[in-house]
Amino acid sequence: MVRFYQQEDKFLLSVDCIILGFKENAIHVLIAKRKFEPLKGERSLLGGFVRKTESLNEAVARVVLEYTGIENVYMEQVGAYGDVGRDIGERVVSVVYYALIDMELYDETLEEKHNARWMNIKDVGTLTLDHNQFLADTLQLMRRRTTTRPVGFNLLPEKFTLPQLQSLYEAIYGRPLDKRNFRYKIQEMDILEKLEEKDKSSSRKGAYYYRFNKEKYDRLLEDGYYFSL
Amino acid sequence: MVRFYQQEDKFLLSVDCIILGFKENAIHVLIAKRKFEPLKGERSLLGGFVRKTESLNEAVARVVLEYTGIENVYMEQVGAYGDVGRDIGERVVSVVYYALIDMELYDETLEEKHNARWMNIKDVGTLTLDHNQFLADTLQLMRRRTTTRPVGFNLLPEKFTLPQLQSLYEAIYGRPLDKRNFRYKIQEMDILEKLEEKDKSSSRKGAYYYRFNKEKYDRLLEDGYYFSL
DNA sequence: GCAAAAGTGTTAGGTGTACACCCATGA
DNA sequence: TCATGGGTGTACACCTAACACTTTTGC
Repeated sequence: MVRFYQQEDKFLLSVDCIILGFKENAIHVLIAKRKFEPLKGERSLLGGFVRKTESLNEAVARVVLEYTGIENVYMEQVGAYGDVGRDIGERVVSVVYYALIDMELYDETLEEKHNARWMNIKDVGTLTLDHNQFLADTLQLMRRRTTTRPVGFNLLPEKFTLPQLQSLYEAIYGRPLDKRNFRYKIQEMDILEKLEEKDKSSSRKGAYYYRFNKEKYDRLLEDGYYFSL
Repeated sequence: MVRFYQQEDKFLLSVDCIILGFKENAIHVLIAKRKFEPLKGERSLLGGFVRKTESLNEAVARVVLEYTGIENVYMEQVGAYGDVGRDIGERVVSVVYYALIDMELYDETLEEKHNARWMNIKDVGTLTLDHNQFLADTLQLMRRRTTTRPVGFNLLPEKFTLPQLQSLYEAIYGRPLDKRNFRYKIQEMDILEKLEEKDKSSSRKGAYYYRFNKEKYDRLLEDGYYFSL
């Protein structure tokens, strides 16, 4: 490859990934304890350095796979953070992404391996460097996205019940939602398929399982449709 | 500074800035013809390489000042673009920003110096590399931002008339707006100061000048208020 | 006096929100 | 039979969107 820009400065590039899941009616985030210097022992989001041979998206996918065992997850870029002194080790520019995963697919053997824990986003406390900023910006973006696009489904198993879905959105918004209004809107969107099967784990009556219908959703998007919950 | 990450790959980092202005009832963008290899002669957004000593924000501010002569402009990050082959010269990761400027402050002597032209966003045509993608993503983000936050004012002079403001928003949305509804909403927001003076350049009757009141706006934001036009 | 742009209120329809009872089932 | 969570419809308030005429002034 021809090199035209040789005299310019070069930078370390990391991708930091905010891996979000849903359990016990709350959004959880995967947090690690740093196992290496600098800042060994501090709590940190999961990241890695970008390699010459991969795009940013590929780097994030690699990191997510490494720490969760899951592929093909929903991801979105939050932004690039490049203040001069933001990493104390050396100058590093971080590109932050968040990922929404179905926690049922999470490979729990990786908890030990990477010294990682799922924490309720309300209990995260202080993280290393500017990672609290990353998390705050992510949650703001994720809330906006989940209110205008049906991406929240990525946090649920393939089959889920309406009470589950509602409790997810209540966790995202941080406030209770009216059951009838919620179901009315969901139904109106017409992107769910009702299954025969019921989930009886949380009530005697049982709640019907639903499945997200991606084809209908894609058709709506083509028509420029935006939903809001 | 201690160096912990020496074995990792390093990257060229550029900031590409989409400099937007408003004239002749249309949004315009500052476009340059590349004066150097590779891709000499192709039309391009304005950018520069990030230096070790500056943050991303500082790099953009430097680029904007260099190409427009203006400081303290409204800027927002669009995102980082890092596909492996996106720059043909060498691998470069670009962080894209847009800036909203008051074209009355633009230093026109810089047009010659940098071989730059203001183009109506409808007439931009094909740009070099992935710059059309940058522009498309920017316009989408800018539209969303201007509908939820009163940042459109940054495209107007300090004093402006309501017909001007309406024509700005019509350009942003790409559709005509109802005059009475528009004025009603603006008034309801209560963030404009009416001045005594009239602008008589576009009608015999003359339109009153207004000024944006930042204090009132900041107070609204503190209350968690979101406006929409 | 007339052309040309600025300025000004009301109404109907649609959207969001609040609200209470019956149902199915396992223990 | 009863306790528990699942499922269902309506009425009102608010917001959005459509709409036409008067005012000012330079020529």
